[in-house]
Amino acid sequence: MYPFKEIEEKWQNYWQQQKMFSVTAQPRRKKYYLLEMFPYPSGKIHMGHVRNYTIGDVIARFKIMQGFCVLHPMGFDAFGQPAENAAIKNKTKPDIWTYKCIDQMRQELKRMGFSYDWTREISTCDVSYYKWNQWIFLKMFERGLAYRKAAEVNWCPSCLTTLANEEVIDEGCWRCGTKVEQKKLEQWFLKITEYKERLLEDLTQLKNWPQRVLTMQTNWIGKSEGVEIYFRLKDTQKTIPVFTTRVDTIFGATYLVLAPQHYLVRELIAGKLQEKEVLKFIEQVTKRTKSVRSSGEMKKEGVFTGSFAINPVNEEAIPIWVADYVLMEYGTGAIMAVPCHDQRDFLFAREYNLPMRIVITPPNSQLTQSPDDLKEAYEGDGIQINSGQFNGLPNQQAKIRIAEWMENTGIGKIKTHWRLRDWLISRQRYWGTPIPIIYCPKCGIVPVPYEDLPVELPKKAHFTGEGGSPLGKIKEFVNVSCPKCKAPSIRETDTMATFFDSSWYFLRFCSPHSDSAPFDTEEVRYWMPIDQYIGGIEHAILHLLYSRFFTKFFQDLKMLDFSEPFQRLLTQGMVLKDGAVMSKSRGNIVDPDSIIKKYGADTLRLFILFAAPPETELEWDDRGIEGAFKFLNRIWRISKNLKEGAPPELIRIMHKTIKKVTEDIEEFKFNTAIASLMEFVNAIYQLGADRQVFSNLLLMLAPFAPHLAEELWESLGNRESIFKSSWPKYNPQQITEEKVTIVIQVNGKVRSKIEVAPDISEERLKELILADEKLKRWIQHKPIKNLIIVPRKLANLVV
RNA sequence: GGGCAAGUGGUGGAAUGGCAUACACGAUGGACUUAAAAUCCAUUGGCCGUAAGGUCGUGAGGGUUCGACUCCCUCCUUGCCCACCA
Repeated sequence: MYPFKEIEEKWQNYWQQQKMFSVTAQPRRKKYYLLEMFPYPSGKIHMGHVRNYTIGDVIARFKIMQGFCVLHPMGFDAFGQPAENAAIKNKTKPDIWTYKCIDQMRQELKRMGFSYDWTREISTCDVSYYKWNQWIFLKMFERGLAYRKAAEVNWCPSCLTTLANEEVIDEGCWRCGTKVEQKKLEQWFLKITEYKERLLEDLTQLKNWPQRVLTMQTNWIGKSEGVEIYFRLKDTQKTIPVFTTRVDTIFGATYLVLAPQHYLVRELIAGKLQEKEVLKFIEQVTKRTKSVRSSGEMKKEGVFTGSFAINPVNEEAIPIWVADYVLMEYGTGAIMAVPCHDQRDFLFAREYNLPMRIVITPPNSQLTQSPDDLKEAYEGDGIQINSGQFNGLPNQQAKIRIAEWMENTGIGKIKTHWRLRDWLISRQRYWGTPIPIIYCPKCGIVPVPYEDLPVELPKKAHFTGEGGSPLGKIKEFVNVSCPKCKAPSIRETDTMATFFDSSWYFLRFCSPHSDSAPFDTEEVRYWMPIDQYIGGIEHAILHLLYSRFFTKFFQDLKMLDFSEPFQRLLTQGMVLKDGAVMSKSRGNIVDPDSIIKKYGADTLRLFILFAAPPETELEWDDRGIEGAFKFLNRIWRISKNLKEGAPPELIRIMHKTIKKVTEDIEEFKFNTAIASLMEFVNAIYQLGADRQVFSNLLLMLAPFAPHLAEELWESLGNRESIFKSSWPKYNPQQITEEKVTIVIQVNGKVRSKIEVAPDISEERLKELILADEKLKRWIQHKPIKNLIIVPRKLANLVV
């Protein structure tokens, strides 16, 4: 067993003392900015971190050996709820708890031997960092991109505090179990919707992002083109606007549905028979928390308002309902229901016995004319029926014609709707960046002047979990004089969502100590954009979208001259155990630290790369790790047993391996790169290696198992770190084959193989095939219909 | 409900139109050892066969092709993300 513990400590200290991975911009050299999503400092790293950061480390070390000037930084996304909750539980302070966790986590990362430039470490909870959050907020405020608006929060009436969605358990408060209510609060929003077109269009630039992330972002932004139709309220001049993407189904609209919060509802029911019932229904619905309302098997519920609307295309009076499946936040908060051609409307109509009408039939099979026979809504394309002057048209054509007709007659208007909402950043919490705003009774909302930044988090807060944000209870913090008129004023006590912090940290890494700006323009010009970003798929939407938004904002401020921060994106798969994601509640966690103690970091790194390709899920197997450990031990033993001169056969294998490993790493196929290293080691074992062959093995091993590679490199007499050497190159002449094996098939089945010169003529090959003894029994007496030859590979005889 | 992945030996996986199961784990047998561990060697998809060999086989069914794990269609299963988006 090789002494991994001593070796790993030795080289980790060496790298640190030599500042091996500290870099400065060197404009004449090619740069490579590699970034992995920084962790929340929970104190312990988990296998997901190990996988993410090992993948990054292999690429970083590989690029270093290829001669790139590599920026590979690490930091901590350190604000957030867990610190505050820990403070409540353990009677400590969020900052003390967080910094302790950071120290622990940094140690664990160092024990993995990652090649970070630790001189660039940042923590988002440092004043020197969050000061710039405030600066950015003020810039956004100046441009009208930060604004205040009322929004609902989860509210615990017992603790008198707001709760995050994940703190609401079964509709109750996680601390006291009291039923959670919805409460409206004035909060801060960022106008990300102003960037919606650019956020959508620029996705086409991201050629090296996984397709599924691009799709998810596209869906999230959710551009949909349709028509806003104006339904007149019966017996009045009032209109109800309704948005639809299926204007072709307008003749099948048999009722309208309003969201419970719709502004017209109360007016509609005033003095009607249904008033009481509707009000009761609305009360019921609004009490429900958002998480319940959107939780899946929700039954669609609704009530009739007693009012009717006029369908503008056929003057039909149709009933108006209120139902919980229509959302105030999307479209106009009202829909036209077409039960025959929308499954949700179909279910609702069946439930409440509402009328239905088929207006589109599938082109070939005649859809039954009676809606009673329908088992589900028909949402596909077809021919218009029951649609007045549009009968007989294919529905896609009708869509355009009806829309134009509506525009001309003023019945409706062609409109584009977006799913993307503005971004709510206010949190009624302590452990976050204070929003730099002051409320003056005379001047109103007043931004904190730039020269007064930072607004520091006061140290003396108390953490009880009750009575709202701890900041609000600190008089010295809250009571200030207005920066404009000096009148006694109140400070904003909300802090920013932590996604704000992580939306620009990658820029900060370029000049982490800059105290005159969030980042230094010259440094950013050299390092950005990020060449490779690596992280979990769970951040496919929000974090990446917000970072893209910030980048575009900085571009508008002329602080950046590009619009997309991440050129390439790699989303690594989850680490599973027994077929399920590792989690505390499942009790299937494998602690990386215990593996390091038993086998060392090199083994852990090697196994996690070998067990699966980076993008797929990885099933953890305690036995598999033994294999990686054995492999490293094998190399250790070989190093003690080198020979003079290596057989030419081994030299050829070496060149082939260099080619394969280089190509595989470039395509992030680490598992097969390691497999070919194993094959190479097996060949060395059999044939016996000399120093030159073994040196090349070490060079290729170095990104994967850097400690062992360094140690053995030194034992060969090298004075400098292996990472000062360049990546080995293969000699193309050494990998050309003298002979190639041609597989011969008869009717697609392998029947024989022959060895021939690579440049053999087709005619000569044909002669050889027809002369082949083994083939005789398969082609006897049968006429040869065809012979397909794939050069250097295969021949297929069709008989 | 929508979107996106994935489905291959006992297990993790390899092969992206051309020899299915590379590499590794596990298992079995053997060598070394007083013994064990470690190490080394051999075997290891199913079925038929003493063997040579044959035959079936990549979730299921169909299609394209000289040839399909790979491409197309339908379905099933699992995972992930999002979710009443009109």
